[in-house]
Amino acid sequence: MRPNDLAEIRLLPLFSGMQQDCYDRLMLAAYVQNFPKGLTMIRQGDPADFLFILLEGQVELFASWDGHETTMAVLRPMGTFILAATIRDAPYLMSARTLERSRIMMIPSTNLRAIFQEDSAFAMAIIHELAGCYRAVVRHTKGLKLRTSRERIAAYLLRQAHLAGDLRSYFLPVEKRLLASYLGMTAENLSRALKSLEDDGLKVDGSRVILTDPEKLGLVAKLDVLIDGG
Amino acid sequence: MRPNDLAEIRLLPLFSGMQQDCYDRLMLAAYVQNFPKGLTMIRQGDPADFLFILLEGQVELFASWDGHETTMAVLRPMGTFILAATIRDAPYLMSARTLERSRIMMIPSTNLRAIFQEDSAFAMAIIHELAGCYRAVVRHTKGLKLRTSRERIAAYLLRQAHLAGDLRSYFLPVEKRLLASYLGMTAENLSRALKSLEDDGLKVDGSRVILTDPEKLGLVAKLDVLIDGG
DNA sequence: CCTGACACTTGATTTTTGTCAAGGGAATTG
DNA sequence: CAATTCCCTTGACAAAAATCAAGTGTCAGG
Repeated sequence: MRPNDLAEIRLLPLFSGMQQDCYDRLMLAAYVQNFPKGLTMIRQGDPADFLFILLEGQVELFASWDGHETTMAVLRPMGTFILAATIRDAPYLMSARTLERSRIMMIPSTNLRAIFQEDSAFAMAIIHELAGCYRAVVRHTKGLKLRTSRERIAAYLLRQAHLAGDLRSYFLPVEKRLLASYLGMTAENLSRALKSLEDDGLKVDGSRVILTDPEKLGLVAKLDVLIDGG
Repeated sequence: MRPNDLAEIRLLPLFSGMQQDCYDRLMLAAYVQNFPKGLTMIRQGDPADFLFILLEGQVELFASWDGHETTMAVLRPMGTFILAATIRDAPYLMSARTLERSRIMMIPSTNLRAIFQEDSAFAMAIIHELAGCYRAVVRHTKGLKLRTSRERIAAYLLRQAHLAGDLRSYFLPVEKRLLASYLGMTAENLSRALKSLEDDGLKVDGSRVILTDPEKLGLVAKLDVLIDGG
């Protein structure tokens, strides 16, 4: 573990309010590991032995059933994942793999569960974090059920533009096939829909996104804070 | 509030571990209300001023966007809803309406937030509950993204049969149009799919469901604990 | 530099799903 | 008891999306 890892992790909302000795004991049991690109480090159905914290790199959460796969989320540093399974001591509902070489901290679930019973500030932070995760999935599900493919794409691209600093041009943070899966469609469908959105103020060249007419695209997306976030 | 309400609520997982005085203070601020059938008591976007507990009746959680509506969940006693919004002091992501005459307890969010900071057993229970809610939405979303309409229907009906005590025949707990919305399809689509499932061991007559060949239906549904629950 | 793997696109086609319209039937209401 | 409302079903049609297949281009590795 690198010396300034501890300092950075300490600042995460999940840990920043903890008592020092609880934090120290939690970190004593933790360790950091490097994973190469494309490695599946969590398989759905496995017992949730660890809480994971992404320090560097990029991770995909995905789910499988009957030979099919779908992307549930893409994570970037710094953030935790699969907190809920850890807490309920239940099997993971999702698998996780690295999209690029990643540095990841692993905290044994037993230690986690023991320590949040002692440290009420930590417990509060977990409550807050879990409530946020819950709301994120609900928003995503609302989008899937209420919007068409084109609308989901338009909303996603406008949202990314906003996150990138309200730019009119930026690069896609993930591969298109992954984006398609995340948005609940096939890669072919995404490809065609992107083309059809050229009539609505969008231009995509490779992974470069250009909002030629953000307002017009907005009429397609109909952004909503209760789906797309604040 | 009825005298034995308090006793019953006390037994809910969320409250059973609480210190008595915290519980008392929480309940002092709470009140019970009767709602007629079909009344929307929560609108998405409104501030989350209350935690709701369904004592009697039936409640639908639904979401709207651009003139469309979709059913997110159907609740039965005894259970809480919209805990996450309450905790984050954020707007409701979903609306709620009664499907039948219902008796509902309302606990002011401010009291809730104050008291779970004092009572660590209550905090633990909230963590557990939230983690469970999170996993429930994830499972539902997995079903929506990975299964076809027919598969979702088959899985739902087998699951209900199991919940009803592994019966080969039972009555649908909700109207078909609601079920269709919950499963992410139109009522027409559900109607046709049910008919097509007659070749796969299912018979539906009005709201009566008959599993003529559960094993065959199981081949369509391909039940999975990581989607359908245990 | 060649090669293979892989991401992406495109076309053709099928399947699935949604939409619109109409009608039956059960339950509720006046 | 009649009238109405609402749920459900069905048919015809349109739209959306998935599938299959082929071809292009990029990139990493030999």
